Amino acid sequence: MTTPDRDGALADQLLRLTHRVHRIQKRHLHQADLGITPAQSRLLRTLAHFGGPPRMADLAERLEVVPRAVTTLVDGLEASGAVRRVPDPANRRVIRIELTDTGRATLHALHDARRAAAREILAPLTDEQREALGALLDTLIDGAPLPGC
Amino acid sequence: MTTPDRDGALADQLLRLTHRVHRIQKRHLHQADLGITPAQSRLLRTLAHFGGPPRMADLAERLEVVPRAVTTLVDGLEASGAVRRVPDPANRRVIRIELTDTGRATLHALHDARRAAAREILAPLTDEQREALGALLDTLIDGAPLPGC
DNA sequence: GCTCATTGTTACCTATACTCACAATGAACT
DNA sequence: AGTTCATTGTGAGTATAGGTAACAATGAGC
Repeated sequence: MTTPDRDGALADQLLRLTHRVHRIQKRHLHQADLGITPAQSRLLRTLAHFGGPPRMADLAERLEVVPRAVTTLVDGLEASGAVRRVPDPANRRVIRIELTDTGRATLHALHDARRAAAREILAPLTDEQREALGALLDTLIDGAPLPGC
Repeated sequence: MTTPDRDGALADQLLRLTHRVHRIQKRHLHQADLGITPAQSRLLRTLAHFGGPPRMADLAERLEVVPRAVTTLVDGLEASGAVRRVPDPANRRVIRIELTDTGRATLHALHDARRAAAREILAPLTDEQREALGALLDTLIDGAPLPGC
């Protein structure tokens, strides 16, 4: 074959990049000193992308984790005052998660930290390469099969 | 600005992809049923890329983790019979990690699992896009500042 | 000799996410 | 009505990953 195991090599690179991204994000979050963990940061970002306050189950689906994991994350964020658990009057089983004003401020600070991390990770790339990477990542993420399938 | 916070958006995508890659790899490794965790798999792959048997410290540097983390991973792999701790006669402080025959067989099986995971992750991309992604990842990984700096 | 750096490890802690079991609630059906 | 089943979130426990701090053994420089 002309390209021996191209996909396998890509997997290698992806796994390595995965580790690096995780490390760098963790360090930047720690330096930001907001008392927010990487997973909590992810939940906050996801929260901001919903129109109204989502249910726990909605967050679990969007984050591609099991609902139980969301409970823990919300516990931490609620303790920090970044989010609020609001019971849904229409269905007493569901709890909706609302961003507080504190949470919005935190989100803003996180935004800066995330951009700093991005600059560090993407340092070796030119502007054009970043555009190309962004397009590829769009395709990768949006084109992926839904979590439930 | 024409592209408002392109790097921040890229960070979002990267973090999301990171999570997905981690999930998919974990599932494929579990299905392969080799008794190997994702981090152990990463160590085995790294091991195969060294010329001779590396020291624990070499592995820690290459894996971008603290030496203590390598100890745990090698413990697990040694229990599975995939690697062997070999004392270095030239320096009685160092321990070199050797791949056993069992380990080589495991590595081969892992290779298949990794390729299956890659196919799943990369499904939305065409061949050309995969080539482009591979090139970008090369630049990203090789061009990154060394861990020690 | 003495001092200091290197090497791996023991002990402990945190973060993430998983399974399983369960209580509360709602929905569907008899 | 009631009975059964699905949904929703959570308590309890586990596994994985990685981190810090202290330490014993060893080597290197003086």
